[in-house]
Amino acid sequence: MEQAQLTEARPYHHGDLRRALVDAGRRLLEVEGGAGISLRAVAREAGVSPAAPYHHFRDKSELLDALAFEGWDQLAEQMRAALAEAAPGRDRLVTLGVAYVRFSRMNPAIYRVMFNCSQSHESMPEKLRDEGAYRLVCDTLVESGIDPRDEVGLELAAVAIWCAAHGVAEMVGFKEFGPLQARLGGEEAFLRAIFSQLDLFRPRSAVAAG
Amino acid sequence: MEQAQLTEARPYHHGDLRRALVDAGRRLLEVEGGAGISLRAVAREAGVSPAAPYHHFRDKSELLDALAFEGWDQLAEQMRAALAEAAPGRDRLVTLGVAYVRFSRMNPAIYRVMFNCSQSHESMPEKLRDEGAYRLVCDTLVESGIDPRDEVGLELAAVAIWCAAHGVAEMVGFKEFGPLQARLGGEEAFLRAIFSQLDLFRPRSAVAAG
DNA sequence: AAGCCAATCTTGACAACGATCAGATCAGCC
DNA sequence: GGCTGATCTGATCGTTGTCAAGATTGGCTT
Repeated sequence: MEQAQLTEARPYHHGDLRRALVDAGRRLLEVEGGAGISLRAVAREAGVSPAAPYHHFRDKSELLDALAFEGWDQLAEQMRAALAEAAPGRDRLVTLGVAYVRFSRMNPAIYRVMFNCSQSHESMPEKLRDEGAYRLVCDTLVESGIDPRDEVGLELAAVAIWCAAHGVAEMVGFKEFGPLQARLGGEEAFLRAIFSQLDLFRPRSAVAAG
Repeated sequence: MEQAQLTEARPYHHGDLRRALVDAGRRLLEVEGGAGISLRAVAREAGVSPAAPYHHFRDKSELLDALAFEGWDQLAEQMRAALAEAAPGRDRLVTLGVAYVRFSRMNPAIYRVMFNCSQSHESMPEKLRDEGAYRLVCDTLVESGIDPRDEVGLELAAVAIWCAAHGVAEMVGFKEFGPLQARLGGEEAFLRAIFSQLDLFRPRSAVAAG
């Protein structure tokens, strides 16, 4: 009844409270969902007073940023893994998209925090561009035949793909899609089908229905 | 019949408070942005006590639902208009997508409310399917050559397009895209380019860079 | 016309939240 | 051994969503 979980008797000075807060936040996001996340709840979960976090984060939003940061890491890792065990064939981009969406489906609350964070900063997380998932997409694009020296073309392609994946990630949960999903043989099949449909915008007249 | 808003000797019974609350909410969303929306603020803006809304909405979320409802209407209307003045050519789907994104760009707070509402209900708004924007997309798809009797194909296509548009809508604001956008000649050109890139998922081996 | 009902709005309250501040506590360095 | 600065607590402020109890009134019944 004293405190929550991690450490022993709290010696007033927590060893690494920042770390503990982020972990607590992640735990709460997984268990309670995005609604039950408050600075006070995180502090409670970490076993400290409601004011303690302010010595490690200026804001509530800065705490969420820290959560998002780890989320982006985790996402990139999972996408990398998916790519690693995928056949070297041609639809590796789809594999990436599916991995992206799957992450968002398995960690919906964290994913939402990640994206809200990006939106409030009006920018993609920096790390992403350097060694994260964005880089992965670019590499796979080049692999697929895009000329790496065509900067505009490459960026355009990466951005388009990212947008599509994000859109799918946020809408796949709609229950209206249940029947269609079942008819296609599960979520992965559904996702692959969706991604494969995305050439419809091409102004190339008629399109073939799957 | 009498008017609604501010600075009157309110006759205790407000005439049509529900309507006034929704209008107040929309005003606040436009002016203050999504952050400054609270049940109390809406009540304040409408000139009533903080508890008054509870006679017209069970929840705060139900008030937001009402706002979202009108938003979907407005969106459908704008998409319809865009389609009406577009050339009967082949890229009408792109026109629809651009209109969608433009709406979200010009009413970001409302758009966010609309989508949060959908997400919390885990379903698209019903109205949408019947006479709203979704219907519009389906019609345009059929127009573009999809067999209307292939239900699965049609739904898949519509869903894919919607996902893509939503993704673009939520990411276009990133400031990293500024340079690219400028280089392409403004936001509309940027959007058209993005949408035209969305065939990249097609497992058709190499792709042509724009 | 009188009277009452139920819908409407207000008042007042509650718990929870983000945020701030003065002060208690403790680690590490002189 | 004592000082300094980082860390944590407790108390507090303003705000939020929500509810219960009371005031007010339009409209139906007689």
